[in-house]
Amino acid sequence: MDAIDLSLVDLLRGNARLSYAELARQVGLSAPAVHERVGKLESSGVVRGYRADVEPEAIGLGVTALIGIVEDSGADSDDMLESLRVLPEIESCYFMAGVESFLLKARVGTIAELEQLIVRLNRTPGVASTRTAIALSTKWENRPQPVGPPAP
Amino acid sequence: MDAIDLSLVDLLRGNARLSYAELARQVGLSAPAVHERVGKLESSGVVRGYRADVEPEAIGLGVTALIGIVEDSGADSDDMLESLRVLPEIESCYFMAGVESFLLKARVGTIAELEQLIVRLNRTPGVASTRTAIALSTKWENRPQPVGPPAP
DNA sequence: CACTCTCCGTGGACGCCATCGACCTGAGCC
DNA sequence: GGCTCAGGTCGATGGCGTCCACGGAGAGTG
Repeated sequence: MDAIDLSLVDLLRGNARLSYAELARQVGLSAPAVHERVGKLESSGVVRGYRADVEPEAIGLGVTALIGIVEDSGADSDDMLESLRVLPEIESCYFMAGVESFLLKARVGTIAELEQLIVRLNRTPGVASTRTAIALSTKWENRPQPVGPPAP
Repeated sequence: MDAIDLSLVDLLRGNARLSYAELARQVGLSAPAVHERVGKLESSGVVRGYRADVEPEAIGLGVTALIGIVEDSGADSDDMLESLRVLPEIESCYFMAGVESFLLKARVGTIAELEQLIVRLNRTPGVASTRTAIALSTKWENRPQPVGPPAP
């Protein structure tokens, strides 16, 4: 993981469809060298994949909500995680410090679907309570921040 | 935006580096047809870009936090948004229903940097108070969910 | 110091891919 | 019917991805 790898990662975070030839020009190496480096970044797990960034409304997912989950005392977090993972509406899942063990970001088409999701969550074994906050609008999301060398 | 466009979007959300030839095979069209459709999806804003999905720890961003912001009464939300947009650590920004007008997802390298960020936020004009929750671990994030209209 | 091992990059080759232009076809409309 | 337009296929061509053999720098060792 040297400076060249960092710029490759940075370039690909900005535009994942750049050709190897273009990446090579940007970092001053040959295309095969870049190909090999990117391959290693992928197989070492630094680069987990490449995703199109899609306007959610355009694919019928206009409602975004953040849901905090309080666990039952004595519940098994791993079991609960498996129950959560099955729900496709949950786009992100963080294990948090604080009263609410999990914080979910969910995306659904309608408020009715959100209601159904919340009901399902409250029925999930191990869930003591939920707290839902609705995002009225997304100002921006998953903005890539420029990489820097590790802070001193 | 027909069924073929939806599958293209779906395929690209799963792997943004698929070639047009491969996309064409998957949806049963020719490569130029797919090329034109994807171009239209991009210029109409349905597809906003393509991003490499990178392990944050690998680029020195090991600390994730969610920060709620309560606005001063009478503050101008637009002005505040501009102040927030300048801070590169803020990866996502949602305008919320509830007491906390904004919910930020921030990513920094160390707790010390998080502290600095919070201080800066509290000094920002229009910010009455902040509430920070730290993510101990990310179970998953930005998982693409299959597109809306039930397919065959 | 020379020897060699390894890592990492370069250059060349070859087939596939992106992309452009020309042409085709069906739907909607005078 | 005949026009027009959107959106597709086909064919050509230059560039790209990817495989392979080769070479040079640096570390460790006699």
